[in-house]
This record gives sequence, C-alpha cells and structure tokens, in this order.
Amino acid sequence: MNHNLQIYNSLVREKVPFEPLNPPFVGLYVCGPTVYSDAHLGHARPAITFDLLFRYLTHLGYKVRYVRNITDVGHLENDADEGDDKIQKKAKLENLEPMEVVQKYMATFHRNMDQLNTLPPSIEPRASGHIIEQQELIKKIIDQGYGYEVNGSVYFDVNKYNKKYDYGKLSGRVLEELIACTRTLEGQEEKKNSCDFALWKKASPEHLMKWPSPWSEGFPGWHLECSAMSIKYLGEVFDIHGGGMDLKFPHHECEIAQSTAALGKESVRYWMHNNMITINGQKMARSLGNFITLDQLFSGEHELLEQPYNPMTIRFFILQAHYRSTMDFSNEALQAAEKGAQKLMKAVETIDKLKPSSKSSIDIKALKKKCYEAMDDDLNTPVLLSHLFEGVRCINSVADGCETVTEADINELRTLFNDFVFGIMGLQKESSQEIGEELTSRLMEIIIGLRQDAKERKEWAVSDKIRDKLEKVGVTLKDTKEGTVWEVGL
RNA sequence: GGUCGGUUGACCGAGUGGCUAGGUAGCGGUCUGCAAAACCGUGUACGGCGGUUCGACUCCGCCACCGACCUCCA
Repeated sequence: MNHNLQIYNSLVREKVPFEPLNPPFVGLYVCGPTVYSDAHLGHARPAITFDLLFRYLTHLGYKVRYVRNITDVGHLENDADEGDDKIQKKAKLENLEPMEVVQKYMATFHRNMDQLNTLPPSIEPRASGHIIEQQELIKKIIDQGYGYEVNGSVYFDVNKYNKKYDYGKLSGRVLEELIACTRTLEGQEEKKNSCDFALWKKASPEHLMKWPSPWSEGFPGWHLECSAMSIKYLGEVFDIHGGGMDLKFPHHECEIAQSTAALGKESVRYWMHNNMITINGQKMARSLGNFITLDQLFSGEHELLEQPYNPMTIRFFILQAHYRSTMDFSNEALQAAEKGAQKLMKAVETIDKLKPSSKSSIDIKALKKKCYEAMDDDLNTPVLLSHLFEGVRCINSVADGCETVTEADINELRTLFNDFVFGIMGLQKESSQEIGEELTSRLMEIIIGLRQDAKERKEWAVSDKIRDKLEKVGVTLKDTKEGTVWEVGL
C-alpha cells in the first residue's frame, strides 16, 4: 500500500510529509521522565503518543530505533541553576541514596508503562550512565566557542550562539525579549547573561551526585543529556524528536542550541510535541500538586476518582483525542471511554462468530483505506476510531443478519481490526487473571451486601450459612468495626 | 506584559467554505418472559459582534473568556 504519512513538525508549525533520512531506518528520540516520584496521568500521554508512532512506523515497515531516556541526575529545582537536584531532594526526604530513589521510581514507571501496554524503547539510556559523553559534548561546545567556564561551572553562551544561529526558533522566542523580561534570580552572578544555561555545574560539598571533570567535581546540566545521548545512539542527524509541549522551552530550545553549537548543524529533522492533560482546566503536573498517579487511577484510590479505571480505558481515553489537543480529565469522560473501549473489544470478538455469505453488502476495502488515511494524517486517532466504530456497526449488523460479508471480507475485517486495534493503537484484552480478580472482588461485594441485609433482618441462620459456605471454599469473612472484610486463605 | 493555542450539542471529542464525524448519556422503536446486548430512528452544536461570499461552524477583523509557555514540569 502506498503511504503518505504526514506529521506535524513543531519547528515549522505545519504538517509535512515524513521522509526518513535513511529509509527504511528511522531514529526516534523521546524525552522520558525524571524519576523522583510516581508516574501520573500526564506521563501516560507522551508514552502512549510515541508508542503509537513507534507502532505505526513499524507497521508501515520502517526499522525504528526508539530511544527514550531516563533522567536520573542533573535536573535542578529552578532556573537559577542553583538549589537541589530533584532526585537528591527526594533522597534526603526519604533518607535514601539518590540512586535508590531512581531505582524505585524507575521500576514503578516501567510497571505502569507495561500496564498501559506501551512497547519498551529500543534503548533506554540514563543520564548518569553517560557522564563521559556529556563531558565530551561540553568540550566540543567550548571548542566551538559557545561555552565558558566560571568557577568550575560551564555555561552556554546564548548571546553568542544567537549571533550565528537562531535561539528561540522552536518556541517562537526572540532572545532580546527573553532577556528583557527575565526575572533576576538568585545565583546567576556567574552567568554572562540571564538566558545562559548550565552545561556543567560545580557541586557544593553536600551535593551527593557528582563526578570528576576537567572543570570541577560536579554534574551535568539537565538539557545536555538528551543532546549527548541522542547523538550517541541515533547519530548527529536523526529523524524525530518527541516530548511534551511543556518541554519546548527551555529544554528543547537548549538542546537545539547545544547540538547545533557542537556540530555546526541541526540534529533533529522533525520535532513532535504532545499536548497536556488538564484537570479542571489546569495542567496536571507534579509541581502543581494536582496530579493523579497511574497507580491511583488503576486502583481508584484518589478522592477525585469515582471508580478504578483499567489501563486500557486510560489508553483508549488518550487515543480518543488527537495528541496535539489538550484533554481534560473527568470521571464522566473516563467512564464514556470505558464503555467505548468495551464496545470495540467486544466487536473484535464478534468477528470470529460471523457467518460468511456469498456477497458482501459492506465495503471493507474502503473502510481500511479510511483507517490508513486517518493515521497518515498526523496520527489522527479520533478519526481512526470513528472509522473503526463504523466497522463495529457493520460487524454487529452482520451478526444480527442485517448485512452480509464474504469469507474473504471476514478475513479482511479480522486483519484490519487486529492491525489497528491491537497492533497500532496497542489496546489489549484484559487478561483473564485481571478479569477474574476484578470479578471476584465485585462478587464478594454483592455477597457481603446480601449477608448484611440478612443480618439487619436478624436472620442469623442465613448470615452464618453464607459465612460457613464461604469458609469451606477458602474465603474468610471478618466482621470488623469498619464493616465486613474478606480474605482468601488458599 | 510577550509568544502560542483554544472556545463545537448533556459530557468527551473530530472536522469541513455547501454533503451524518465518532464515543458516552437521553428519548422513541425492533428484538425480548423481564432485563441486558445489538440494530434502526432521534437532538435549532459550532463564544459574541461585524465583514468577505451565492453560501461560514469553517476565511478575515474586533471583542470576551479559558489555557500553555516565558521558573521545574510529560
């Protein structure tokens, strides 16, 4: 099939045809999380967006190297390039080694990503494992004249860079304006200019994560890791760089500056940015404290949650909106997504039960074409879903006997839905174990409720019988002050 | 204040200068012992005011409101 994948390149602000540098190979770099606390709903967005892209490119036949970093050092609390490292701060708080913090939250992140059925990246490099590479890049930047050392710290000379290149092109900033309205912050005396950013920071004596370098014992600046690691694993010039919209400035702007300064050329060919998930209209972010973690979403344990939502509901919910639109969290929207996802999944199962006819009254090929067109149009999953639901209606109509399909078309349908629902959108059926666990807990609620009714009517024989019968199958009921709880004693 | 984006029916969420997006919920119907599912049908939706046009939700201008970034953030 002939494809014409268009993606929206944030750098030029329009949809452009996607043509890899070295087909069939595609290099994809995505900014991963800073691992200092649990992953929240906001983290699911880029993970799913770029998982979708990874899956689709692979489906189209590209050989994709998908690199997503883990930031485990160097991410400071504020722009003054002063203060605690986010991870170090958490380590002090929890009385752990910084790397223990990293290990803990990295594991949680991976588990959550697995639950959301995102494919693991080809390479998942960590900043702390690439100190040498980052130092080498700093040397190159200094050699090119765009880095300067002050008291053991190295800063990027934005002003000088902007004379030859264009600092601010990605985010639409003009350097002069940036300088004009930048607040004066503590700890910036070392910089020539308030817009300069740290490439290397000298560590204070109490700082825990630090490495030797030609300039000082210290640690790399946050923006540097992505430049260093993308170059290392994808080459000096690579195809796609993705991340959240909130990283455009300053993070990605600085990355562009670093790579361009060091290499004398642009590193990234296509920039892609997913939009934010909002809660009550405001961005969900750890620093704003208005976030719901993925674990909370899956368990339902959060005051804003009316019920637990399984990972596939979250995935479907995110795919229902286009990745460049904001989407607002609400129970109502999630519940609608839950129903929709179930309807879709059920229809996929129905395909196998269809009875073939000698003629088809529906046009599967046209449907297939529309599905590819939707994906080719900058990964337009909401439109893709609308087409798939058209297919769902067809499937159910055939099952009802209102429409007919041939054997060949049934196979087409099966392939189409397998490819798009499972392969590309990455939805999956809940495992029978998960269904079993959920069902058990719901059934127990019903039983306990019925027993409670009996107790209130003082029908002790009935309530005792329920408890004894359950005991025999290994379920123990305990009437506590807070209510009846149950446990399995198998 | 600067830059950028948004405002679509009960809710979520696409999209287009004239032709049904889709999902969820609601209502009516088919089916059915009842219910559910499924199918069929159903809603003066496009922030306000002007302008361009044969025709605008879709283009232009102004206004209002909301948000993102300009500090760390997915």
